[in-house]
Order: sequence, then structure tokens, then C-alpha cells
Amino acid sequence: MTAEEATHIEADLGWALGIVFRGYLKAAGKAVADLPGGPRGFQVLTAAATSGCGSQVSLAQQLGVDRTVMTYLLDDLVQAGLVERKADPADRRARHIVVTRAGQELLAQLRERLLAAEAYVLSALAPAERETFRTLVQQLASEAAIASPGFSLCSEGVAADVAVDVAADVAADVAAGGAGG
Amino acid sequence: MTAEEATHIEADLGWALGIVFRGYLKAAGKAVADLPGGPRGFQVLTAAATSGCGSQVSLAQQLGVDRTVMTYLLDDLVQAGLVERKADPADRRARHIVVTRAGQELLAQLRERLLAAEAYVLSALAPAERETFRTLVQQLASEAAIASPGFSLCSEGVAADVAVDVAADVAADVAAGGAGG
DNA sequence: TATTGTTATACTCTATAACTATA
DNA sequence: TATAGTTATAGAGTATAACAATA
Repeated sequence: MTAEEATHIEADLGWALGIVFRGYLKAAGKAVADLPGGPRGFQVLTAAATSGCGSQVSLAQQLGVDRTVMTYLLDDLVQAGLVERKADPADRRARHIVVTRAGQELLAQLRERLLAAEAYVLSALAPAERETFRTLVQQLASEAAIASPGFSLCSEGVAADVAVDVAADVAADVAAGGAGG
Repeated sequence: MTAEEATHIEADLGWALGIVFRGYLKAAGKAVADLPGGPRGFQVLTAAATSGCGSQVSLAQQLGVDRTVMTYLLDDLVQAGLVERKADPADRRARHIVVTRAGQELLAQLRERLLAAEAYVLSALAPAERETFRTLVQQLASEAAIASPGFSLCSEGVAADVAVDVAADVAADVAAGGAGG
């Protein structure tokens, strides 16, 4: 490596990732400003709604955060009436996180707003490149998540049926005009 | 959007970006553990070494952080003898940030360690995909940085000549065996 | 003994305002 | 009046340890 090859800041992956991530947080924060926990709260809602095993540790592992963080996030979401901590009959230590109907409705609405925010963040890329970028980030994140200790996605499970049941009702509402931008 | 299309957490761009970014911070943090400020300190060093206009605000804008953060980062780097705050004869308010010889040496060494950390973060992708990902993130970050108020890269300028002068000496040292992993 | 959930603590990063010295 | 740099403060986000209840 010679002096002429002195790396500029744009070549630093950490710089680029940081800029993009902070830009995303800013855009997504506005999109879900009325949701407790902001983008993190949305991720909890999404994971709780689509994941089969809804225990707090399992959600925390999926989201890549500490289980102590999950307690705070859930406290706020419970207080807002968006999720509930149900007792797990199979393990009295665990709490089963269930998204309420209000939570399902809000989730469906915020999903569209968040998609718009994502589109804004990616707007510097050509349409084909956006999909490529999404695929690659997703691929990196999935591998990293799998590599983290104790990770399991639990896409099938006991709670999935209940969640889908509620989601069916909600989907009708949203399609009827709930999708406010 | 129907219930069957309920978005899983992997489809959330914020989730993926967060996982990847935190994974990078972890890997990069180990790589530059002996540098004040960690990966952020490395970015300051890189920007100061390759950017022409080395004022603190200009560096802060390039890095996408507040100018108050730059003060703390530079305090530690100055104390470690890696950069110096020189008076700017053209503007007595401004400080010209110059990387010392020790800073240049450390920068050259850490650059290789950081490249290894970056390679680790991207290891889930095929070689061709890694370059694609780098290009796309860089493209997104550059556009976002340019869009931010007051941004200017200043790749050419007064200090550039001095920096390259020092860098030439350092490059010889590193090539001779300074690149410790 | 290990795990779930909670609480408390501390450390980092970030955001804001106020202050000085210069322009 | 505006800008460069500093300082102080507060708010998020994260990491760690400790604890009670349960496996």
C-alpha cells in the first residue's frame, strides 16, 4: 500500500454504514413517531405478530438486542395497549407476547409508512439496485443473526394461528381505507 | 396487502441495517481497540489525513456527526499524540487538524486491521456480492452526505500536500513490516 | 444449576443550548 | 449578525450485574 492509495473516508465501510443507518433512523423515526419505541417498537410488533414463539427472550434474540431492552420496549407497548403479556402454561417463567387487535391495526398502517421511509432512504439508487441492496443487507443480517448465540426464528408455532386469525380481520379493515400516509 | 403477506422481520430494512451495523461496530471495535474513540476515531484520523480542509466543523460534516462530538474525539486523539490542533492563519477562530507522524503510522496499521474486520462482516456474501454491496452502501452514504447541510469533501486543499509528505515516509515503514495483525 | 423476566447501574452516542473569540 | 470551538446537560441505546421465580 502506497501513500497514493491513502484511503478516503468514502471507502470506509463503517462510515458508509453509519451514514445510511442514521439516515434510516431519522426517516423511520418520523414515520413511526406515534409508536412507543419508534422503529424498535415496530420491529418488536412485527416480530411478535409473525413469529411463532413469542417469549421475550426469543423476541430479543430475533431483534439482536439484550433481553433487558425488551422489557422496556414491551412495557411501553403494553401500556399503549398494542401487545399483551400472556402467561405461558407450558413454562410459568415465560411470558407469551401477543399483539392485540389495536396493535395489529396500527402495525398494518405503520408498515406502509415505514415502507415509504425505506423507499426514501434507498431513493439514491436505481430501482434494480434497491432490490439488490435489500437482498444483500438482508442476507448479511440473516447470517449474522443466525450466527448469534441462541437465535431461532420460530416462524411456525403455537401462536401463529392466533396471530393470523386476528390479522385476517385487520387486513380487511386496512384494505377498506386504514392505510393513511 | 393480505394477511398472508404479513411482513416478517427479515424484510424490515431497519432490522437488517441495525444487525449489520452493530455487527460491524463489534468487529471494528476489536480491530481498533487501542485507538481513542474506536471506529469513530479511525474515521476522524482518515478524514483528517486525506481531506484538504481540516477544520473541526468540516471534519464533523464529513463524518456526519455534530461538531460538539468532534471536540471530544479530537481531545482524546490529541492527548494520544495522533493529531494536532494547529492555528489557521487565515481564520483565527478555526483550528487546522493535522495528523502527526505517529498518527500516520497508526493509521496505516489500523487500516489493514479494519479492512480485515470489514472482510469479516461481509464474509457471508460471495466475493462479487461484497463489492456490489460496498459500492451500493457507499453510493447511498455519499448521496446522503452531500444532501446534508454544509457538506463539502475538500479532497484538494492546503493541508493535502503536507499530509501526503508525511504519508510517504510512513508508507515505507509499514511496507517494511509495520502491518501487524 | 440454568433460564425467564425484572431492576439498577454505567457507559457510549447523540442533541441541544449557552458561552468565548473571532469574522 | 454569523461562525468556530468549547462546555454542560439531557436523552436515547446498549451492556452488565444482581435478584426472584421457575425449570
